[in-house]
Amino acid sequence: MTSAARQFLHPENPAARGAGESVAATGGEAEFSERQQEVLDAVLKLMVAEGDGFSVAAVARAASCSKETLYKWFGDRDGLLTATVRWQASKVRMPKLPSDRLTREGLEAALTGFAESWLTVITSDLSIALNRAAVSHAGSGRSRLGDIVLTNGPFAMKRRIEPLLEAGRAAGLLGFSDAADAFRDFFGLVVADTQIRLLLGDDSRPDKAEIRALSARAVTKFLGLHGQG
Amino acid sequence: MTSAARQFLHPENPAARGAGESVAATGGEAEFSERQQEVLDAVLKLMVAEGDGFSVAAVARAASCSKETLYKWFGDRDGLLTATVRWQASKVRMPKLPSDRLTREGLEAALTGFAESWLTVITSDLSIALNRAAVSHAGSGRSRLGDIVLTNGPFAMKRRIEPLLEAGRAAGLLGFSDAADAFRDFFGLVVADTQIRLLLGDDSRPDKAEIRALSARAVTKFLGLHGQG
DNA sequence: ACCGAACCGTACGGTACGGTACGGAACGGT
DNA sequence: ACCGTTCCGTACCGTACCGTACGGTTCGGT
Repeated sequence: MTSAARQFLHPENPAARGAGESVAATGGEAEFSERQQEVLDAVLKLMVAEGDGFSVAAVARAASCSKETLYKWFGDRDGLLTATVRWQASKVRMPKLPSDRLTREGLEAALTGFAESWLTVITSDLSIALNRAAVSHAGSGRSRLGDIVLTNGPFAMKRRIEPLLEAGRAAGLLGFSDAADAFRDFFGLVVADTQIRLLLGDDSRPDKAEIRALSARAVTKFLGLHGQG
Repeated sequence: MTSAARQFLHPENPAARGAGESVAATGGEAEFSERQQEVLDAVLKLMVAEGDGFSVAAVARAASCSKETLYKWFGDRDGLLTATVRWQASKVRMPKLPSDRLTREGLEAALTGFAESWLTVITSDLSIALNRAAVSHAGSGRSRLGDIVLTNGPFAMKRRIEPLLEAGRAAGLLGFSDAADAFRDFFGLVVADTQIRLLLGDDSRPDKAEIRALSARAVTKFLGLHGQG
């Protein structure tokens, strides 16, 4: 039936990790072959559609490949999920920091950019599905999905934001004493209850305009708390 | 073997809902018989221990009852989970509002009480397990667990807090324009990334002292944003 | 003392899924 | 033209679990 789109041009790719060691290698590019990325894309679509309750057979069907190949490439079902999450995480990019001298307007714009980017990510169907799967797996302790999402989610955001906050403090624009505390406030003001509500099934997804408004308000309040001058 | 603790004093109890209609009846007390509550307690323990991946047979084993009884009482596995979550939600109580004239200190104390109570709840093993299950089920759309947790979680908190915020505004202590917006700030400053981190498996659970400190800081910042006078 | 109801323990059927094995087809290399 | 490799499609097996059925036991009621 669906024998239209097949390709046979993939050199052997040792992508199947032993499910241990160096889980969060975010820097590794070209980690999966073209065909493997097609498979992972199919997994992502399935996760969005039915949230990690899909069978390996469904993946094989959706990706037009055989189960045996899936097991050969990814080891087992967890390996497939882990690879999917790692690959997706590697695609998320944060906005650039302003490298020149920080002005109040530049800082505000950078923070707003971060806020909008972050809200856009966490309110996407894809992120919701991945976070749900990660939360679920973190409960059953059956894989390290939670660690991966944690590393590439909140922790990555923190690592990206804190240099900006420090730069703002160095430029005399911010007056916090503890960067971790300031980050906590920023996260809270930006995300608030949006993420947990969406994860719990609330269907009030903010659109682009609302995200812009929420981000602007959050940054204004953050600067009200920690701004100087 | 374990024939020690058995009781036979439960009048027939029509607790098995048809999985529809009026899911979030938070006010209904005496909804489950004594023995049924023992069963639900066993379910809670299992959820904390292995997070919703347990079998009905495991529940029967843990509660020293038969699977047939479980199905008779709760309909199916989802009914059992739903009953468990509803019952647990009915046990959560929020601190009382100060009913007399609001002072700045009284408002601050009440907000801090809410914050501490909320942080204590959401960082408990039980709440983490329930939220994980609810998030997981919200993804697969296989039950209304998400709705129940949403109703008895963030939404309940909002309903309880907003009158306090309004009272604070009426007393000239708060100056927000939109109560929903003020609640969002309060939630964000109090919870921040704590809940999502715990749900994802981060093991940095704040103890009582840290919760007190976090709450005090959050309320101070909230009053810094929205306080007047 | 007898009956019926509720319940426990266990065993059973059906099913869904994870993981494996096998045959065959489409390539690249020589 | 032949071979080895890679992969697809499918059939297969073992297991786990949901939901149900059955026999035996402990009650309250009369």
